Amino acid sequence: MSSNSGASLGPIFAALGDATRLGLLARLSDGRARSITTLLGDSPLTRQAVTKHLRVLESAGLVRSLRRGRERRFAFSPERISEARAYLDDVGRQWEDALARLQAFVETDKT
Amino acid sequence: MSSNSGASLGPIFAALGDATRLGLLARLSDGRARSITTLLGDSPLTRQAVTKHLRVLESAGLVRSLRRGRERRFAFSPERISEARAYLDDVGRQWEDALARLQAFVETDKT
DNA sequence: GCATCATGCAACTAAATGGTTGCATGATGC
DNA sequence: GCATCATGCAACCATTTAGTTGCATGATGC
Repeated sequence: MSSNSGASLGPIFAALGDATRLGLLARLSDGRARSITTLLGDSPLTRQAVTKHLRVLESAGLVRSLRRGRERRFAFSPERISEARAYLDDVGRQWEDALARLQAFVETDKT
Repeated sequence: MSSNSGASLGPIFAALGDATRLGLLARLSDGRARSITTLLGDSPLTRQAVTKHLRVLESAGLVRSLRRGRERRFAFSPERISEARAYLDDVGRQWEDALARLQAFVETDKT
């Protein structure tokens, strides 16, 4: 397997499982670090709500933050995304292998 | 973009965001269909709990089920997994592009 | 026909989640 | 120094989620 068998991935996927957070991640994936109020933008949410979402992303390791003067800037962090990607690749590959075996079986059987 | 910009992926990731469900998916990714009690196995959970998890997976489209006599057999369904994978690939690629641009900038600047 | 097996449905509980509001605090800029 | 801006913290609320228990029902096998 390219990754651990999925243990500990729960929190990562859970963090991705919210539209607001997916949106934040999408904006941050351009590599630029942004402050909370910047990320708030024109969203209908409160600053506190956005803050909470950012904390969820951060504790899932999808984002990193550091204080810069009076503001805290959040930046995308790619490692965990790769883990999630690796897991999905594994599952997909397992599936394709199973399909291939089934295919082979059918072919053989068709003699 | 290879996929829609992430809208509607929330439910998929949310379904993946639970260790029990990840385990069920992993077992089902070998392509074989299994009944609820089979999937229950020696898990410490109740049959009803597992049933609920399976329903979550099903309504996220990650799994399909059909009644076979007195039992309902659940089977892996790969399409949605691919969507999720495509999204993560997009995010990853965006990040790498950003890195590349930054790299280019630094190189240029170093004249 | 009858015991049994696999499932479905409903009601209920405890905890987590997503959101709000109000107030406190530390930097910034003039 | 002082107004202001960006954030943090805490309490609170409503909804969802993960899980349970108990009972009902439809197939299966002999």
